[in-house]
Amino acid sequence: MARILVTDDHDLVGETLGAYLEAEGLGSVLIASDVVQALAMIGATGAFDLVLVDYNMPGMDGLRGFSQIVAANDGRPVALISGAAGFVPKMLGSKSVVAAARSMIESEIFAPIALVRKSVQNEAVHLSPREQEVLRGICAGKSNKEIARDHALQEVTVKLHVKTMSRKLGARNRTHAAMIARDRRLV
Amino acid sequence: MARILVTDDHDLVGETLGAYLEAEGLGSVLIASDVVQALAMIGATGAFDLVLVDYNMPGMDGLRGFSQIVAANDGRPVALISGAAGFVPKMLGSKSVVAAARSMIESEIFAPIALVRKSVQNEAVHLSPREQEVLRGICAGKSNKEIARDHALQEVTVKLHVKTMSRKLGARNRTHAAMIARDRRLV
DNA sequence: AAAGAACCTATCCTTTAGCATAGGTTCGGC
DNA sequence: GCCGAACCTATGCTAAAGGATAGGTTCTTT
Repeated sequence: MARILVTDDHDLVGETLGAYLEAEGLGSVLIASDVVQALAMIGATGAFDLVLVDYNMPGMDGLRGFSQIVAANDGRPVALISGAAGFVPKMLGSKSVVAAARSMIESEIFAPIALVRKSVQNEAVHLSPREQEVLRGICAGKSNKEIARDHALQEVTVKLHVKTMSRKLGARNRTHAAMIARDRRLV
Repeated sequence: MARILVTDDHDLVGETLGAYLEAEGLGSVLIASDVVQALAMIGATGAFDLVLVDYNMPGMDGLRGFSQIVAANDGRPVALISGAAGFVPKMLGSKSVVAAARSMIESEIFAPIALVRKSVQNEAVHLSPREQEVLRGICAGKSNKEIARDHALQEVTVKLHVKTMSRKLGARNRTHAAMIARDRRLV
């Protein structure tokens, strides 16, 4: 039974990912919420078979915190979990996280570098083609009028798509929608 | 003299990064613009001492293209270059890229996982504390009125900061500014 | 045939954003 | 003391965004 340490300051993400990995039978998962805590846990219980580290976490200080964890884990694999809000890119499904984790645990000579994206939460949210077009325009900083012109639509139509799309994303306005789209890599 | 392969579909980024690494005396740099070309170059000239791969590149297909390159490079280090638009986070300056590349080339047992961010272009753009506060509010999808309330300001004042800050970033409106900020990791 | 999804447009309205101009303060460096 | 940077506010305006309501088409699935 492999011992896995997940470090993430966002409780929901860490717990969901941890539960997911356990459900897949990879091993027992512990969760740390910052670099200091992670180092303490490694020191207390010895090296883990795999440590997943959130890049955007308190104490990381660029790659410094990561390096400390690598050093502390005594040669066993340490992987970065990158990706701000943690949503699934279409092609990189949840299974690849498990596959990557498994391969890193099993192989003594694990991949030299691996990027694992957070693959937690929703992933639902179906946007129609038009909504995606409009969303791309918004992300480019365009006005509704410009988006309408670009796609041969009326401005009111664009407004409609903006509204419905923002609703689907749970965004309170176009700027918020753009940020959510960027986080979830919907664009 | 180490042989380095940089793969990036964005010519400017690849060439700038390549020139930078050469200037730092790390070795001779070749540039590929997609996965197929990278594999061809590895096949033609043998494994490189270091391969830097852009995650957002044609042919990557998630981690598949990356894995192919790892396999082709015969055990020598392959690093992912991540980060969409490629700007320097404050603490993670250009030198860390060089340091990371150097350590990966020199050490036989290189770091199991490394994340190198594109560290090309501008990095200038000084935002005052207030402008940064406002920018954070915008990125959270807040209205000027809300931002004003949060910081005990008048709405007009917030508007002023939005305008000047957007000018500095070269953004055409708040949404654009938010996206630029996210890309450059200014928030 | 009916239902649903995705699409487009119109009218009317309120709120928000954005821009310009014009003033003011405070603080630190030269 | 002067200057510049960063800060704050006021007035006044136009443009844009956002929302509600009400209609319509096309196409596919059941």
